[in-house]
Amino acid sequence: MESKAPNISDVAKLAGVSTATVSRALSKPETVAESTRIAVLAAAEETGYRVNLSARNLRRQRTGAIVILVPNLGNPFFSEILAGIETALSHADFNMLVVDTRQAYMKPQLVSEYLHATRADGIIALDGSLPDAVLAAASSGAGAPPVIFACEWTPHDRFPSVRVNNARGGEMAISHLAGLGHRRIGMISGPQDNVLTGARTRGAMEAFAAHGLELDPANLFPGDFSLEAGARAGLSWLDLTHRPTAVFCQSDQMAFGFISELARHGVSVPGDVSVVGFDDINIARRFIPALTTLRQPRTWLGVSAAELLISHIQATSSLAIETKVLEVDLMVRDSTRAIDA
Amino acid sequence: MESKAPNISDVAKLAGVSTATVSRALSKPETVAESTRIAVLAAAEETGYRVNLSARNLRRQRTGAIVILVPNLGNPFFSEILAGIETALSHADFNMLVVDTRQAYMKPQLVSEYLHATRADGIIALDGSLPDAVLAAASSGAGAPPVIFACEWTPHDRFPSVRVNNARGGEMAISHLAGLGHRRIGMISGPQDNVLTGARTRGAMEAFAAHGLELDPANLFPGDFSLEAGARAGLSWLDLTHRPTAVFCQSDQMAFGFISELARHGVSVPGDVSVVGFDDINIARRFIPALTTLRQPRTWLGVSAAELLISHIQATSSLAIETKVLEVDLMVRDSTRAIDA
DNA sequence: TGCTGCACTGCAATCGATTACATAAAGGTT
DNA sequence: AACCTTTATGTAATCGATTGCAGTGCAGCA
Repeated sequence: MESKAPNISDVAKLAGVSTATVSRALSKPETVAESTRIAVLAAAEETGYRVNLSARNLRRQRTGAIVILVPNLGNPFFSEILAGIETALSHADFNMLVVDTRQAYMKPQLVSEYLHATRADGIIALDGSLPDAVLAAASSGAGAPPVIFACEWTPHDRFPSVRVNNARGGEMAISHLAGLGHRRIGMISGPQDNVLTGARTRGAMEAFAAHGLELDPANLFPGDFSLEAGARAGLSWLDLTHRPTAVFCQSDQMAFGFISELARHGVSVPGDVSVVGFDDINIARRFIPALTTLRQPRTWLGVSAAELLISHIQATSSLAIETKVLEVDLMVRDSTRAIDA
Repeated sequence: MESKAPNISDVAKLAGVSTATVSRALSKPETVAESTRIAVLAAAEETGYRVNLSARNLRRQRTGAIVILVPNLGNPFFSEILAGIETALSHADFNMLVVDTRQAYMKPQLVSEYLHATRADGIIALDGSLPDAVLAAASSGAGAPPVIFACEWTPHDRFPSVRVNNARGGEMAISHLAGLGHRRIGMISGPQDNVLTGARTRGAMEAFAAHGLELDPANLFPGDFSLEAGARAGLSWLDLTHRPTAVFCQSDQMAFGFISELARHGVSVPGDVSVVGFDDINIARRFIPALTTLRQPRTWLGVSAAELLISHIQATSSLAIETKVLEVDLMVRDSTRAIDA
């Protein structure tokens, strides 16, 4: 009963051919005679043969796997991106190996372990703040698999990446609010040194300037993209004497936290303050009020990153460091309102 | 520059020992003399040697990877479970290979491909509705890696599983509402043949009976756990002449869809109708109103499933089919209210 | 001196599939 | 009939690490 798994020579024996022929019949069917092909397939079927991937990968000098470095797997923002990546990878016959870098920070050499070619044929990093040592290892040519950044990226653009136009998003958020007549506009930012925070803030600042407005430092609330940060910002907002009439939250989660905290204190959105988010996560259009926000094409980000990576893997010579920028869409819903209304 | 990756014999040569010694120095350091160990480690360091996993796995007859079958990666409900799984797996030096079964349904033989030992040392299925053919393959002893179900499970409990006490959850939801004085209680169910739907409904029914109540078929709204299903149920609710004063939604997403749709029509929760959800996803406590719901310990579900799987993998003989049931917690928040209030 | 035992280390087989190269058979050409 | 192609298949090397078995050398002991 517990006979061991059949291998290629079991099939060869049963079909009365050599292992070479079996291998060819299965992976390049057009190179063997029709009659042998049929015999081999029948034998494979009968024995229940499955190719051993370790052996194949060893011989072919590849792994068939792509590692995805995710800063925090528990964050639902990433799930749709992962879904996009998975779609594209599975079409190209790659497996998706997911690693939470927050975990791995415990043992940082573990992350750099993944950057070596024996584990993966390529890497997609969703985490822009990987330690320098790790990145250095990744760019040190010899035997290191290609790395693509998605959503986030590294300073100096040392790697190819796929991202949305974050600056433009920041700009659109502020312009939308300014267009509704808001003059005192606040902002909840992302984590301090994060590249997304930088880009969104830069865009927002340009829009402030373009509309002849200024961002009062008192109205800039530090955040980290989380629900809790949004709630904290809500409390800060309540404490202000000159409260902004509108707030741009650099993530939807923070917008929810912010609105929810205000609601607990009897402040209504958009009645008392307008709110714009960023991301357009699934629930945004069902939140109460439905959230005005900047939509990131998350599935598409994932698909693009995976396709870009695959093209790098299949390229014979090393490709240029390309940056692919997708546009964001302003989804106007119910959380923003003209100041006079 | 583009020299190929160093292998074990490069290290052996540099250290002046055999490949066997290098292998031992790296994986069983206590079996080699201290001086050799130091020499080998130095040589490994100098060459930048990394063990080739395909080769190691081929020789050791394992893959070092666990496949996770997820019904819909895009659904954020799973992200926290995945995070839990990842934690436990990485501690045990396993990689997590994530597969979306919705994708793979396009080519169902592809799913069964994963159930063979050459790809993974074990499998965690979050999808209870895998095709029978696939499951048959998985249970057919020879060479098939162990399978654990998490959250969902299969009819007849053919596999070990980790889940929450769904029936008890359904019971608690209805009892909570009945305890608040509600007599006409509705329910939005999950997908028709889903095991979770079955268990939650059964528990709910028992609670109905225990409180001397009945579930009017008109108040049973079919759903599928999604936001949209909840919204559709909202529209159905609005159409009723005898509207239930409380509704138990078998997922938080449906609760959000339901509440949101009602809000658009000027109906307030909990003012006009009380709502209980199921899952306690992150945003539940920040929704407006904060959602009363049954908390599933999602991280813990993931961790437990991974640990159970690992114990099966490491077991020399096959273990019993164990079912681990975790308890749910009723989180009372603002979406439910006593009928008289 | 000779023997036993222990601690290390090396040799070489092994895991299973792929593929360069060799060979064989069949068909085509002049 | 001699020779060249083409097509199909087999032989055997190869990918890189692991590990059973067989030394080798040295210490301890009689």
